[in-house]
Amino acid sequence: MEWSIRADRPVYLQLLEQLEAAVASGVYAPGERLPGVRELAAQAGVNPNTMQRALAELEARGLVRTQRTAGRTVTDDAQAIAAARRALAERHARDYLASARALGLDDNEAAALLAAVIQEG
Amino acid sequence: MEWSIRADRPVYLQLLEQLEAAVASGVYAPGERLPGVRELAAQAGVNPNTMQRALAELEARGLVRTQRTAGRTVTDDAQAIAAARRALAERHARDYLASARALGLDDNEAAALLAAVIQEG
DNA sequence: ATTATTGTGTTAGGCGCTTAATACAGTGAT
DNA sequence: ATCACTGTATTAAGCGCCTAACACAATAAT
Repeated sequence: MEWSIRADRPVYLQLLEQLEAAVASGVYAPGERLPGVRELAAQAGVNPNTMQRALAELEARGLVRTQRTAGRTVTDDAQAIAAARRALAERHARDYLASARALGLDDNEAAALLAAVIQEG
Repeated sequence: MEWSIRADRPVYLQLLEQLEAAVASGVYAPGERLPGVRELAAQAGVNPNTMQRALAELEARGLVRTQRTAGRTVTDDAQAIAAARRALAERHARDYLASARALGLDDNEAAALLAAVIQEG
């Protein structure tokens, strides 16, 4: 998978979010084995400790399970993954709406702006 | 104005964003004087130094100007404010779209989800 | 003239994040 | 049995953010 790390936020949180999105969107299928900590860290260009921290958080959210010496696998619970995907998407939608309102846009304008952005690109 | 500070991101960036939104949305009108650094810091519950840093960044963006000992005022350039508002709103829309796509939603689903969230509340 | 308020600068200290460099125990494959 | 790989833990160092506690020059108000 592809990684994108910025300097304006804690790296481990960005890793966590991108891992969540990857699992939720099926980049790693239910039951599939994840690459190891060192491999993922190398991909993302971060320290293994930092990736480890993100993975531990991801596990706390129930999206992956760990077999001590046999690596991590995405949970088999497809329903849990679907629920997480819905929850994440909804949260992003709410965040966008809140941002638009903070700028003084009403809901129609927020929807219209999104439509315009979709049209363009 | 109201402030909302979380612990998972640099405070001065959150202050900057909320100040930007306040000016862009007209909470502080063009030409209007802003509260002082200490006053704003007290409102937001942060250290004056941190608020100072955010205000300096805000000034770098051209939204406010400083008269050394007479406080800060919002720029008179209503066009610049309107442009900033548009740019910020568009950026949030693009961010939402990117997040939705990362979760595997297509553009129609992203728009529909936003509509649904608007419906609810 | 004095006083209060303005933006600004400085120093110190604490805390969390990140990296680097190891180390260890358990497991699967050879 | 040996070896490579797994997740996990530890220690040290560096850096940025944030707070605290000041200080100073310039201006407006009294």
